[in-house]
Formats: sequence, structure tokens, C-alpha cells
Amino acid sequence: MASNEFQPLQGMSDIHAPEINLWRMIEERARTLFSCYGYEELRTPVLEKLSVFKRSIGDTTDVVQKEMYAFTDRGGRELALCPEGTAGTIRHLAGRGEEGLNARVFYIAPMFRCERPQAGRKRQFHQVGVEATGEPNPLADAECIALQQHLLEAWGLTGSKIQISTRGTLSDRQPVADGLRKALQPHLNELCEDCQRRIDENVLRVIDCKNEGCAKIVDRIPPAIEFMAEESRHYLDSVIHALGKMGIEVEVNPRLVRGLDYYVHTVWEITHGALGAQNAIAGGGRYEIALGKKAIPGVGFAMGIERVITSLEACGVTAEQFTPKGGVWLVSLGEEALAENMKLARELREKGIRCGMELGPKSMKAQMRKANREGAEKVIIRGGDELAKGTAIVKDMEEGSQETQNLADLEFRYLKLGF
RNA sequence: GUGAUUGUAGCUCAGUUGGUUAGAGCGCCUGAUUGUGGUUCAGGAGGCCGCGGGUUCAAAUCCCGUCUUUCACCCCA
Repeated sequence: MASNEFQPLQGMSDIHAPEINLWRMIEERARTLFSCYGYEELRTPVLEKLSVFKRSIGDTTDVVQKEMYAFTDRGGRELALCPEGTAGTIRHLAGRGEEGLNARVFYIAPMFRCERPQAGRKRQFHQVGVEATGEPNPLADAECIALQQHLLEAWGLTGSKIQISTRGTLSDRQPVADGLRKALQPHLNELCEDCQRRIDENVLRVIDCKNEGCAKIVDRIPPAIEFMAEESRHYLDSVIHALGKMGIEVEVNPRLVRGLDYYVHTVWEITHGALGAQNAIAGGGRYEIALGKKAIPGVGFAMGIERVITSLEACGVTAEQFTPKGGVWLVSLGEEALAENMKLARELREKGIRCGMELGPKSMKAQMRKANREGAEKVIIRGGDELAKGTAIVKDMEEGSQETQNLADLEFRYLKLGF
């Protein structure tokens, strides 16, 4: 730690024990649940053509313009490390023709964004996400949110909040932008510096500005949804209605803005109070991604694993709870016992019993200490006497009691141990 | 990219106005009669004081640079 010779790059970290056990729990439960909802796993390369992200996330978004690890490779190709999962997933599905237009896939993968690190923001971070393609249907959106909510439950996460809104259709965009600009115009010089710039570049960003002054003005003007077509508003209502049927509560937040270009209709965000300024553990929405002549419609979400972990820890869910422990520890006295225990260890492990032993000549005291540290439930001790008699001492570490047993007895080895 | 902030044993941290061999707690190792853990006691190992340069008789301590940590802006998961 002292020297940064051994440190990973800025904003990146090695994930190791004990935290890794929490990661494994998160991934395992996600895979199980996704399977219940009929999703198949998809693993796309972390490196893609730059154009894959430009065309789907949007050429002018911050993610593409200033956050990507983009570079030219030796062959002069423009490439980028994936900053999110949807673009690559849709690139893959588009290549599958008809099949890709009605698919359900999930991914658990590292993402890369070259930003200044901060609470809940790493340069390499990890997302678990899903994408379901198919004709726009509010029920698909509702099911997607339900799945996400289900997943949080499976992880043991409480205290999160779902906020939902709509971006309307592609044809709603111009009227919304015009409407908002017009409504904001009279207050132009009351807005913060950033918003004065944003009003032309990206009006929607004014809507979710954190500046108090801006927020007050935004509260006074009509919400973006007012400028949308009737059917767009109806779409959102249908989603909320379907969620209500499933007993899922969401908060409609007209000020919720999702930045990526591909979103249409329903957008949502899940936040958690344990997080810092970056308080969203997940985001999702319906999208339409144009690839060539085709536009692929779909709905999906992405959750930041690091942020989920921060939230879980606040809920009292810790890595320690998922750290493997228990099992058997073999204590060997003498070289011959060591060799015999290697054989026994193999047999136990074949039965799926967690089993460990010291491989070097250590004192019995040291071996017992280690057994205790490793959290072994039973210790099997063998030395010269036991080898000669074909027995072993089996000690229960919790009770402290021990007895000599006949090793030749298979029942003793695999059943009486109680594992 | 902007503005703050951090860096001393495996971990958490002390280290006075620059001044001999840089400390503590936890952890680790070894013992406390021959082959028995958790408690206790005794002993021990372990430090490019982030890195590079400068000031000084003397730098962990002051100055500059650099990397890194943490946090906020921005953006997003």
C-alpha cells in the first residue's frame, strides 16, 4: 500500500476477500432471478468500435464526448471500452435478425468511464443489467421495473426508492424542447450559469439542475410531460397502473431526466439514501436504437454493483455473512501423517466437504490455531499412534470434545461428521 | 476537466517549535515441560514515513513537482 507501484490505476480497484464474497452473492442471486424471468446471459466484448457507442448513446452526450476510454489501435481503428451495456447488447441483438427483435438478455460486466473518481464513482465499475427487445408495450416496462425491484429484494436491500417519468416519443422531443425553452425564457437571467448554457444545448438538463434557484423556477413552469402527445402521457399511466396491480409503488418525478439519447417513453431511477452525491443505484428505461434502417425497440435497466454494495452495507448486509467457513481441518503430526492427510483431504473434498490443512511441518499448537482461525467445525488429528492403529481423533471445535474413531469406517468419514 | 483533501508496519492510527536507533493498538510468529484452538502472560518479526527534486549541519516533519486516496462540481449506475 505504501508504494503505488502495486496500486491499480486511478479509480480502479482490485476486488478481493472478504468483499468478493458479497459480489458473488449479488451475481449468483441475480443469475438465478433472471433465469426465473426468462433472461439468458450475454457476454459482449469490453472493447467495441467507437461508432457502436456514438450512434446509440448519442454523439453529443457527456458519456461519449468526455467520459469514454476511446483510442485508436495499431490498425488505425477507432475503439472504446464500453461505458455502459446497452449499446453493445443491441449491437449483438441487431446481428441476430428477427431473433434479436424479441429477446431477453442480461449481463454482468465491467464498464469504463474516465471521470474523476468520487463516492459511488469508479473508472472501472460494474453493472448488472437486462435488455428486453420487442414492440413498445407498457407491460414490458412494468415487468422490467418489477424484476428490478424483485432483485433488490433478493439481495436484501431495503430503503430504496423508485422514481419514474417519461421522455415521450421521438416526435415529442422538439415540442418539449420548444415548450420548455419558451417557458424558461422569461426567467433566463435568474438561472445559474450552467443552465443558461444548457437552455440551448440540452434544455432537459435545466429541469434536473440541483441549484436551488433553478429548481424554484422549474417548479413554476409546466412539466415536460405537458408538451407531449396525449398517447405518450397515456403510456406512462399504463405503466404505473400495471405496477400498481403488482403492488409496486413508484414515485412520479417529472424532474427526472435520463441523459442518454436512446431513451423514449418510460424512464426510471432507483435511489438510495446511503449513497453520496451519486445517489442512483440503478437507472432504466425504454429505448429505441436505430441501427441502419432498423430501429430496435427495447426496455432495460442497469444497476451499479459498487453502489448496490454501499447500500447493502447500510442495510447491515455484509461480506462476512457470505464468507465461506466451517468444514474440517486436518492436523498432521509427522511427515507420514501429512501424506496420509493429503489423501484424506482429497476424499473429503470429493464429497464436497470444505477441508483444509497445513502443508508444512508446523507444531500442533500452530495447526490448531489455524483451524480455529479458519472457523473449522471439526478437526481431524492424526499422528504416529493413529496411523499405526488406523484411527483418527475427531475434535468438535465448538464443544471442545473429542473422540477416537476408526478411520476405515466410511460412514464415519462422510456421514457421522455431520456435513 | 474544475475545486478541495489524503498518503507513516498486514490493518487502524500517534509522531510535539525540523534534532540521536520512527511508536501504539489490533493482527502475525514463537514460547509458558514431551501431541490440542479460542482467554491470559512473556518474547519476537515486520517500516524506500507514496515517489522525485530542493532548503538545511540535520527532514516523516519546511518548499516545489508528481502519483495516489477521499469528497464535491459536472455527468451517470
